[in-house]
Amino acid sequence: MGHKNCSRRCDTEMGLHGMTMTIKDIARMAGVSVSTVSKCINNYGDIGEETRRKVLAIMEETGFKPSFSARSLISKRTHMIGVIFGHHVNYDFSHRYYTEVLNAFKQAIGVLGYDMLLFSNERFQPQGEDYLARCRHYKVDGCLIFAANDIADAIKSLDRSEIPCVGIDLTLLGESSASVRQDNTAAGAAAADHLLDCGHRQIGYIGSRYAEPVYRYRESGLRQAMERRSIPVQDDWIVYAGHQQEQDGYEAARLLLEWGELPTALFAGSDLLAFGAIRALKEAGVAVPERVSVIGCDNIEACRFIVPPLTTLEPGKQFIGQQAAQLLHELIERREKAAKGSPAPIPAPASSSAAGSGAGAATAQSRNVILVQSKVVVRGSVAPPPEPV
Amino acid sequence: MGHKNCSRRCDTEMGLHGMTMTIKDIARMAGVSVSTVSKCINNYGDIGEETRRKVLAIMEETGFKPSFSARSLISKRTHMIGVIFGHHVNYDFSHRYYTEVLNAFKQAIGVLGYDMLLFSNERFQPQGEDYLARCRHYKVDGCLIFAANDIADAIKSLDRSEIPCVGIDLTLLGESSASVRQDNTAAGAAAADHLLDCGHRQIGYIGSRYAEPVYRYRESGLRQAMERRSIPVQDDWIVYAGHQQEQDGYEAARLLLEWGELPTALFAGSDLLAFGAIRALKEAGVAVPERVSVIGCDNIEACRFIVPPLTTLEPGKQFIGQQAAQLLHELIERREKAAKGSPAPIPAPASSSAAGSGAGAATAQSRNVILVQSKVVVRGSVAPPPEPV
DNA sequence: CTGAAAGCGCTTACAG
DNA sequence: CTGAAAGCGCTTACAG
Repeated sequence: MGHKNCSRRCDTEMGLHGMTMTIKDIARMAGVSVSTVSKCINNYGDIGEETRRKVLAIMEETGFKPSFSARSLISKRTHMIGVIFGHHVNYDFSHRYYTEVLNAFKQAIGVLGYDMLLFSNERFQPQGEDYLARCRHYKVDGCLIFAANDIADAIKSLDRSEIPCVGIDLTLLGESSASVRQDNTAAGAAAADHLLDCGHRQIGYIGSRYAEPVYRYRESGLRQAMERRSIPVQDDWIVYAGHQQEQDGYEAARLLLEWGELPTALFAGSDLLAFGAIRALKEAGVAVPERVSVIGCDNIEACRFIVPPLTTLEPGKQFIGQQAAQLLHELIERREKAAKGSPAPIPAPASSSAAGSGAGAATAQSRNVILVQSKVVVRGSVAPPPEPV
Repeated sequence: MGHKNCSRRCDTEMGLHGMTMTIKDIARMAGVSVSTVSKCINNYGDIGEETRRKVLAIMEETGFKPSFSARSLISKRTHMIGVIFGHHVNYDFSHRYYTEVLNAFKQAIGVLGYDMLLFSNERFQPQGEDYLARCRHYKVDGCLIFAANDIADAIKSLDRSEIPCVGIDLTLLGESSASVRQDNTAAGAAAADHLLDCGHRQIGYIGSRYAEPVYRYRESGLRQAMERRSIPVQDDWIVYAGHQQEQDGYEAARLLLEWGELPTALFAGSDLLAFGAIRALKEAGVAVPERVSVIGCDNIEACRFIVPPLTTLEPGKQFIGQQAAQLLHELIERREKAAKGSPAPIPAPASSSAAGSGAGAATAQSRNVILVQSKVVVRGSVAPPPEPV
């Protein structure tokens, strides 16, 4: 009862404080002009110590925050980052990979002082997406773009614009764009090296015929690694699944099984494919990893729960998200400076920060692309080959 | 080459059009006043058909969109929904459950014409979160709040405010708040009923001692279902894991195994616990589902990949997200009308829309809470009990 | 049916 | 060091 009263009282107070307070109120309370308050908010140097302290104190007490709309209307900065999934507004972002990258990005970009705008509004230009228009409408400071199967025009114009953009697993070409991506070739090589280091010489690969070039790069990494050690690649052990689901991995492994002679180790282009392959092998009475070792790629959650737990490659999602945040921030700052400073300084490369140890060390790349390295996660699905080769 | 030139030309055009265009430009181009343009934009009725057509055409051509900041500065509406994960800005949102709910929400709220703002900025009031302040700063139309272990003050003041809020698996008490949640008791009952329908009479439960009340509700649902059929609950078959990871499920099942007599079926309070339990059972030579059936809860992705594939409960994530969007929209509209219409109409209950068949049918509940029902997903881990009871 | 004017809540030269 | 004034790009009574 008394409790209820209290909560009601609080409501009213909040109403008085939070709802209508403007810079004008603060000015009145502090006995100064609005200009002065504004300067305090924006850390202008030429304010008397006394005055500044008083104003700041009042802002603190009242919990005053300058209106976002008013502020960004004038300053042209919003400290908002537009987030785009694929080329379509409602492209699904429930893939764990994206989710984790986004999470790391959120954390890192938050520390840098930004909030994130997820475009979902379908009433904004119903006839065909145009992300550039959306970005300009909101005046986002920059944009994070996740890979889409086809990079539609929706993104092309944004990429070409003056708005800083960072693509994830997606190469952008604009002057103010950059990207962060998995080094799939290196991942393939790392998988192969792990297998080779375990003593395997007869290594197979399960890719996917499906649109994803990812699988081609991983295969090519595998080939390179084997070539480097002069181990021949047996092409009969390279099979392609129709799609990229567990069932496709199963069917691909069936092909291998029918073929007869099995390799001692199998690199599956993705964890899902690996799951299917393991199922097929076990069903056929082939022991994993005793007879055939299997290594996957992506490190999805389920790897830990299947039997045997899947050895796989962690693409460094954390690191990708962090790098993307860093890179985007740099692009934004660069643009900011260009706008204020000299008219048009020769655009310097955005970032060549490598660093980061272990899962996710980066390789600074040509122009504005950071390649992130995968790292082997050792679990139970890889063992030495059954007998000395 | 010619291509490059073209792209540069486009840039320039975009620059001319998109960058600086304002309502004033449109007015000039159409030969009318800015007021008139504004009225066209906002669908005012009293505009000549001729004029409207001309203005609209020009806006279409130029791709003009009124500035978000300017517009919301005055209209007090942003068509932005603030999204809050837990009580802490950087609470992790990579749990698949949340991710899927959020995805469904995104889709539904997008159709209703909103974009989403993910709060990540850590520089906004570094000393202690205050989501109400953030919401007011941005003037979001409403808020979506995901469950937090503790509903900190950060959210309390927002809940009490006039800003429409919808909580997911989280009860809010404010006048303009509502929530959508899994019916965990019903889920427990559904799991039990499925087992009972399969002929099981000896049913165990693995819960978690961990803070989550979720497990208590699920247990209580189980007990109710059994009581309804007058099947006695054997308390020795009810065990509690320390936490909620796979390993905890494993250890809980070990306890059961040591105890001696096994039930013929086991309901695990979560899929992860179920995975661990299955591992322990198989390790001990107990066949799943031949000797002991196992049913989980949550329907995470990995259920499909373990052996045997896990029969579990799908909490209706899609439906939860959709309902939340609908509910939030209604709350926003209601507030809008209240602001324009009569001073303070008696607040009507937000929504009592039940409907939706199968996974996720809703039960309209007391005041402003929608309870969403789970649905059994049949896979391979449940079979009839080994011998006639 | 149309437009001039005030104002939303801020920032930023510019005087003093 | 401080403040009056113009203006960011819109919307909304209010005249005509």
